[in-house]
Amino acid sequence: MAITKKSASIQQVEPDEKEPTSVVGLVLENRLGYALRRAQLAVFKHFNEAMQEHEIRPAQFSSLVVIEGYPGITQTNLAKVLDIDPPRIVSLINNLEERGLALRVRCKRDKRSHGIFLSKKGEALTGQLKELAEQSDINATQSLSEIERRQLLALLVKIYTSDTDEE
Amino acid sequence: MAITKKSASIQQVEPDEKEPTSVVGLVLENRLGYALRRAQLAVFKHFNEAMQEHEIRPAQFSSLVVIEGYPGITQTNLAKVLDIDPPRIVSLINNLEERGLALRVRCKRDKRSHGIFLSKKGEALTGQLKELAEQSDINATQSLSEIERRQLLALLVKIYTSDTDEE
DNA sequence: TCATCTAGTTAACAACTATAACTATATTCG
DNA sequence: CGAATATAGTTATAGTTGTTAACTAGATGA
Repeated sequence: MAITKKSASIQQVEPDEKEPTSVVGLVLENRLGYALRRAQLAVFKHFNEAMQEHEIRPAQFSSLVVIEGYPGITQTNLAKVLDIDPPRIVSLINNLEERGLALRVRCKRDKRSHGIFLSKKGEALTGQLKELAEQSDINATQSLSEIERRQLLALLVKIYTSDTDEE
Repeated sequence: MAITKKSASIQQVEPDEKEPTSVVGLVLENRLGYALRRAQLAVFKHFNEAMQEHEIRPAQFSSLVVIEGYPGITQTNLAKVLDIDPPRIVSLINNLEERGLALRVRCKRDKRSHGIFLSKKGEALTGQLKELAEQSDINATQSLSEIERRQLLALLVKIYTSDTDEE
């Protein structure tokens, strides 16, 4: 431990009486990064609860949706789209494949790469999950009107698309 | 491995020619949770770059700001405010204390609890960091107008305050 | 004074992310 | 052709983070 106390002007003090138990009204409320983080955690909590019975994690859901939209996409491109590292894709797809939701198909033109496809089961599940996710988003943002929700989405997309484009 | 291929209707296929390399225009763009996550990561990347030379992590910054606003706050209350688990607070405060930025003061009324205070050095640094964070938020959201930035902040705060209140 | 509760701590562990290095194929170009 | 270089996917590894369980010291209350 070895705490140097010379920088302290106080030694035995009562904790402040007016201690906060919530972050409302705090200086942190003006920090965009902090607000983003807290909102993201709140929304993800709802999402995870909704997905729990299907044992689907956020990254798995995103993968399923992208594969559905781009059947035959390669792992490399999936990694680029989702902005995650190739090694993570491997275990992700392994998991989906083991559960019979997706499958790798070796590309005959470039035998290094695999096209990824959803199985019938994967397609069916993805359809279901998208509805669950939709509802989860709404549940997590009860305090927002439909218009506000759309505004928010537009603002967020603006941020991360312009940012990833830059570098 | 042991992949069951019976659910696949295709065996040797070319990956789709029109493969995406960005997420723009994708189905995922309508997922609020996904957009939140991506935006949060983008903003945090800027934040971490800005804080790098001071070796301050997001949770450390938040702690400093809260302690500044509530000098003498107990660790338990700090944990509640930041919505993180008590064990994380310990190492967090340990670190700040070792670096001479904050200090624990045993409360004489309840000798189990500690009030946490910033040192002079901690106060000075926190002031500096707040400016850096402010600028970092702006840099990370170049594509937003000042009005949009404020809108966004308000919407985010709405989400996470109503959510944490519920439970 | 005994049982129960709380603040803080420690330690073990699970999850996620990033990095490095390896393999097999492809491509380039002398 | 064939040597050098590059790419897709994989494996292993390790850093970082968040979670849980259990412990200690002190407080509270019958």
